[in-house]
Amino acid sequence: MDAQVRDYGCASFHSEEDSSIRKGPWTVEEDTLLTDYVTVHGEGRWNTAARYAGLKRTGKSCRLRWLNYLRPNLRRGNITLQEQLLILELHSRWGNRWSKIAQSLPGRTDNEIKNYWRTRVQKLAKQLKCDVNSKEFRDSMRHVWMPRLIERIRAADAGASTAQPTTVATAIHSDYERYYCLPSQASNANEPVSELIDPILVPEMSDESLDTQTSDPSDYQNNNRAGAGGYNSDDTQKGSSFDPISLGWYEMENLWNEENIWFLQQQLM
DNA sequence: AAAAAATGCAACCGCCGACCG
DNA sequence: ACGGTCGGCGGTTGCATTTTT
Repeated sequence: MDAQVRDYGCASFHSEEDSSIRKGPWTVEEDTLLTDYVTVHGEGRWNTAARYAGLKRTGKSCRLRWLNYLRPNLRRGNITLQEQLLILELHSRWGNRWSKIAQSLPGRTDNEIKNYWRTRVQKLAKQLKCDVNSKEFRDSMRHVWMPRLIERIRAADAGASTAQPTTVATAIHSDYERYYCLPSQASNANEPVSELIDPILVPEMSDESLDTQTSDPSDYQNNNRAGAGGYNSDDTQKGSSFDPISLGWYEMENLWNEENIWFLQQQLM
């Protein structure tokens, strides 16, 4: 941060005017004031922005509003399959470092990704009655959820375009086939790899409960409402219904090379 | 149709490290 | 060296909306 940023000339501004600091939802007028100010003066200097834009907000509040809602090129709407895949993979690498993960998802904010994780992923862990940080859950993500996402991306590609089939999904899937020694005709979307996984799927981990890629918000809601079922904590402890190690699936690690992640990112651009 | 429950997301909070005088 | 302030980050909360009962 440069010296200019810190040249406020009124260090006690907040403490003197705390009583008039606004909180809660932003109004259209406030949004306009902040947008106009940032358009002219650029990002940063948030306390100065709050003052000179005539906003009775803290600098932190202004920064958050700008970064999470007002700034241009923000991506709105449902998290796509590719984005879900990236989030799952990057979270497995970096944990709850949301801002770092967000850097790999153009137009998405750390807040959005964090909310996605909490509402979808943690809820699934809860349904499965296992800790979101447990080995069981992480394995199920890596070896069940993520391959199914890849499969769905690939299926969507196949349906969307026959002219340019070589996308990240197929690229990743070719690795998948190689490592799992799957039939080469797996490029046929009518023969989903997920069938090979289904026997170890717990009932509530169906596509319907995992997938968020629907255009209809009501579908999105409904997809969230798969009931809790057979994958109870006893099963988890016994390891009888899910054991990727014994199934020899640990080669999966090789699937997540930098190239495939780069492909995913490019597709999101 | 109405009440209750669940959901999703915007916004706030508290902590931390960087920077400055 | 030290205290004050800021921006950035992850965690949490509040509430409007949606869905279920």
